[in-house]
Amino acid sequence: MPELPEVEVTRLSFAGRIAGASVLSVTMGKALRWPLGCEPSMLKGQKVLGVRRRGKYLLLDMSGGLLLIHLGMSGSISFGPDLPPAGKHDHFDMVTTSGTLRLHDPRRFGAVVFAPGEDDVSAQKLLGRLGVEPLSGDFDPAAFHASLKLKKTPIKQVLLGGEIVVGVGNIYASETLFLAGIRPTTRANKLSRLRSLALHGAIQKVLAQAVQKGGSTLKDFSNANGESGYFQLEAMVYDRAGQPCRVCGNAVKSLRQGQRSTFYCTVCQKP
DNA sequence: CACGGATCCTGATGGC
DNA sequence: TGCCATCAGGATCCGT
Repeated sequence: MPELPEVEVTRLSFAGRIAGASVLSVTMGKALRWPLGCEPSMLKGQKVLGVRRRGKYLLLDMSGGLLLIHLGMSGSISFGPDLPPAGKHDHFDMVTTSGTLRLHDPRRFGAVVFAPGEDDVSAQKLLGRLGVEPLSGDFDPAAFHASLKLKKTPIKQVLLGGEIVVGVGNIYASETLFLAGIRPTTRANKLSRLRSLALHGAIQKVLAQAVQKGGSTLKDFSNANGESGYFQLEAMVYDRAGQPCRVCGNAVKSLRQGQRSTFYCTVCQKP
């Protein structure tokens, strides 16, 4: 479920409650994507100073370093004083004086990594190449256009790559391109200043809106309730192959780009 | 060095 | 407790 909005909403849901807590113990389940990078006992006694987000990473500032958490494809966080016993897919439990922080991740593409500091190589290996934060003041239209000029890859894959702008995942890539009227196959360097400006605005708008709505993920809603409600309101093209475009009525098309599904409207989105 | 593809892992789903 | 193929919201690494 986690693209930038879901990660941000996750962060907001526990950052205030965990801040100031001290770690009592840490338990690891099955291996995640990467090793923790230290003995779990090393976290013991450390204080959680705060929780930030960078791209799709949660960054826990600890008194003795930085704890990076990534939710991968299927990860989710829970935090509270009375969590049930760890289940089959709970792979990281950090018990603190304020409650237990738990990573649940059936597919184990997620990760928890401890680094002595943010500038340390182990942290920079994950954070070092990340692009600009789309909801920050650093996301500048002119700079965005200049970055796109250097990439001849299809724009959809450039968005997913995260080297220019972070946080846009597979769902929001299709959605933002629809809103901007840009065909996902269009080469990034072919986008005019005006069209990259439209994309810049679409990214800000879609992501901000999703955060505001509580990161209710499109997919979850479609799963939980079949056809009803939020999903229909929210998704313009994602997962709607063959269904009529909500703007023009033409059938939504799908294609594969880099092993990922892309959805678009041939009428509303120009090459 | 920029790009495309393979790859990690488990679960859900649909066709047969 | 049917089996098998396909697909799923991410991101790194490895060829070419």
